Amino acid sequence: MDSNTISRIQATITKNSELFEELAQLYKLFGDSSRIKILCALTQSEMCVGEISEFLSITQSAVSHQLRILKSSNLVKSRREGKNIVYSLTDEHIKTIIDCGMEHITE
Amino acid sequence: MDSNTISRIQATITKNSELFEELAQLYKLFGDSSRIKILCALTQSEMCVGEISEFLSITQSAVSHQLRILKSSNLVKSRREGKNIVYSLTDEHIKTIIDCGMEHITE
DNA sequence: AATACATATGAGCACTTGTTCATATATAAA
DNA sequence: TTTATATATGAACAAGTGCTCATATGTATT
Repeated sequence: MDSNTISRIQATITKNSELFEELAQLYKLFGDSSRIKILCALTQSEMCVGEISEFLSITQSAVSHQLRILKSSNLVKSRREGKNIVYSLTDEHIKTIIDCGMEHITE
Repeated sequence: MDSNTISRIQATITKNSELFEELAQLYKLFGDSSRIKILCALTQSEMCVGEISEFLSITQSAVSHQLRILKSSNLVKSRREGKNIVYSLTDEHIKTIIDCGMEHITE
């Protein structure tokens, strides 16, 4: 194995270290079944907290906590609509990422 | 918001629950900066443990532990070559997944 | 066979994470 | 202005994670 090749790869990885931190941080968000179910549901339609908490078997509180995480990471956004707060994806990328992983699973 | 739509989405999510568990499990593997650096390096070239542990600032032991996780999840495979054990990706999908996330980050 | 080298493994530990429970906040309805 | 409904938030806790250290295993070299 070429030692120069390794050095070059090493340099690239080291140089972009924070980029990988950020990337890991992003994937961490998809690495929880509750969150990914939420995200996947939101690819289909916007939805309020109550609706989400209905079909995940976790409490409203847990959903709220997860949504806060997703929101502070800019994966979802929210708006008030009467008594409800409606959540939706910020970005089409999110569906792409889910599909990409799905393809690996179901290959 | 259409209540039937929600029911349909709910049914889909509930029905494919283990699929989402599996998907979350997959993304969890990408959700650690050491592991994603390893994976990214391996998209460039196969590599032995010592080489990997050189450019990550973690011990050989830590690398070995991570590689075991990646191997048992079928993301990497290994073969012996003299004194070394050479690791490589099992699958082109892995690069695709990394690129997909990278695109989101660097948009 | 003895030694050196490369990798794997187990135990232990600090740290993080996801949940629940109790409660606060905010809007709607009466 | 009370009361009901929807969501958010903080504290606490069990479970999981990634690392290090010490050591075991396995191969090459002498």
